[in-house]
Amino acid sequence: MKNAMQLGELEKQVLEYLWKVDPADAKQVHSYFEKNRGGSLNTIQSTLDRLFKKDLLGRVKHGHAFQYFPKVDRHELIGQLIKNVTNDFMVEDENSVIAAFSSISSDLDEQQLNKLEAMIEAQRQKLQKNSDK
Amino acid sequence: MKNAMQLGELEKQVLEYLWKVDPADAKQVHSYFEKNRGGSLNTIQSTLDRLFKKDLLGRVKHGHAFQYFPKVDRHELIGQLIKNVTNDFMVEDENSVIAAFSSISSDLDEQQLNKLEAMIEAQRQKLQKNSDK
DNA sequence: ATTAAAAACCGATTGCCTCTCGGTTTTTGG
DNA sequence: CCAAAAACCGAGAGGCAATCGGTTTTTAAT
Repeated sequence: MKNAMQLGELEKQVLEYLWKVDPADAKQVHSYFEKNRGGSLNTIQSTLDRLFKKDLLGRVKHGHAFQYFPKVDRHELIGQLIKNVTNDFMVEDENSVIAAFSSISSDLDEQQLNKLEAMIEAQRQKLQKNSDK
Repeated sequence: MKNAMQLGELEKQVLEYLWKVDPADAKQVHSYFEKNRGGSLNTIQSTLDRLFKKDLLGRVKHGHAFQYFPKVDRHELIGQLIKNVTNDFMVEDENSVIAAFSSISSDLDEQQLNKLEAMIEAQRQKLQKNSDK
């Protein structure tokens, strides 16, 4: 997965689709998008190709066509994108990601805070386990 | 601050500069960037203007020139950028902050987890206070 | 008020990227 | 070997940042 990579609207939608329907070939993807947004098969193919070149999709030939499948899961990708945007604003001795959470935190309600705390605890457990070995 | 806004390289650097030197006019900004990266005063001016139109900078006339100053702080901006990238990949029943966290949690160490927890606690206090009145 | 200088503003160009799709080449199964 | 299917190539349109020359507006000094 490349650094500082942009994703167009169609690319995002195709990724979403492939996270649900995995794997799929160009024809399948096209027929899915055709009804709602139109566009030719070729458009879908070059979009798949762009995602493939960005290393977000893999593909294997299967019969006539390539089967495309995601090479990253949703959270991985989100994480990478977050790092891309935050890294540009990193300065010495500051963890911008953590800092950024503080600006987002004001949107969170009690339930979300609980959830976040549970995840923190889970991550602690993981760290604990790793230090054991 | 607009949604889904892109920031060019120079724009980011100008923002960084203005977070340090606040306020500054185009000439100042230009003389700062001139030694390292070159570029004309006009380039700086249109960059400042772009940031102004994006509502990331404010400005007031002061003598000859506009004084530009940040309208958002670093954390706010980073938070907004994170929301922008995560919102595109939201699914039903998932909160973008939670998704963001789960995607980067594996990079966090004990200390950072502590910081996050403190931040959560602070947010709880705030919620508590608001429900009092 | 006049005017020269300074800055803002305008508009054009370049470069990069996504989206789009027609046309050509390659691959594949019968 | 051949027809069909898919991949591949290339070009055009549209959007946005960066760049900068040239014109208009603003400002301060006389």
